[in-house]
Amino acid sequence: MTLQIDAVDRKLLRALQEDSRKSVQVLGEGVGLSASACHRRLKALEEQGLIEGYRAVLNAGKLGYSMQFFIEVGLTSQSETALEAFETAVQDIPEVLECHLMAGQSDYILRVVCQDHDDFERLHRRLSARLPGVARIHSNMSIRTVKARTGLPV
Amino acid sequence: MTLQIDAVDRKLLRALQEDSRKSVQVLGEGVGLSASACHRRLKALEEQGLIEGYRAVLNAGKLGYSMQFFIEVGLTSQSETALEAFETAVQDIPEVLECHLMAGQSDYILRVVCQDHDDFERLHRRLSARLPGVARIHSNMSIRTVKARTGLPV
DNA sequence: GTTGAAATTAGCCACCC
DNA sequence: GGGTGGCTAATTTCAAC
Repeated sequence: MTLQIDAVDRKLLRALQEDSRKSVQVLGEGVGLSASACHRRLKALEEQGLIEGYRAVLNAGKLGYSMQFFIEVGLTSQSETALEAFETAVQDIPEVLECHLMAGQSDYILRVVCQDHDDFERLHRRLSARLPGVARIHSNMSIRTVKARTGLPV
Repeated sequence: MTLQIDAVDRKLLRALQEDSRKSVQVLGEGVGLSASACHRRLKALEEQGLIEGYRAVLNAGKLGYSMQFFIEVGLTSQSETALEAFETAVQDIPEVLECHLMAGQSDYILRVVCQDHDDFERLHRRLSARLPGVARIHSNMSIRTVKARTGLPV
């Protein structure tokens, strides 16, 4: 998996992370390439898997998701089966946007969004009572999002 | 800000979160709408600000970002100026993808990505030594990403 | 809300240097 | 690796329903 990305590719990736609706024409102008040359670059980046997909970014607040939490979860057992059971269960909870297996004291960190307090209580109950092998839960509420990059540093 | 979103809009938003490159034609077919009617819906969703933008999602691993951390930061002071100074400084660090002001014991939680150990050490030094008013830092490394939704539950 | 058509733009491909 | 040109398909706007 030796990927050779040059400065032009990086510029294209940066531009597409900001706005994937730019046409190959204007993308090409931004890097000093013709539309077709730029098109070939993009296809290559897609085929190499560097570009995983193109997604619409929605406004969480306007969709009613006003609360965000980082939830630390500790399991009663760190056995293979315990981890698998927890991970499978977590996939089915739509409010859980991210789940990471962690090094250190907490087994998992979850990033979740909620519409309101009731929503969070339901989620909290579901995590602590209905998920397999959960020993402890510690919820940290985000008061305000200071920074939220949508993409990676390229 | 009373937004009226019906079931058709939700379906469109769901589809666009998965793949924003679908044509208005196929999007319309998915919800039982003509292309032009579907197009009007999309424009309305954009103008309402429900759709913030369209972005390319890149593969972190293939770009060399193999490490991910959640870093808890405590400040020496929680004064207005201390928070502002920290938040301004954090904006300039590209590896910091997210920064949240938190309720509870930690003042901030940062989600950061790194290419390697050196990269992380540099970042750690920069956070603890060069950022204003930092009292303590606790880094939690993600061993594996179990779940990573790109969008919101719509 | 729909259809259909027109004008514009973008994506794509074969062929060239 | 690069560019030109042309065909096809998509977007976008519009009139009329």
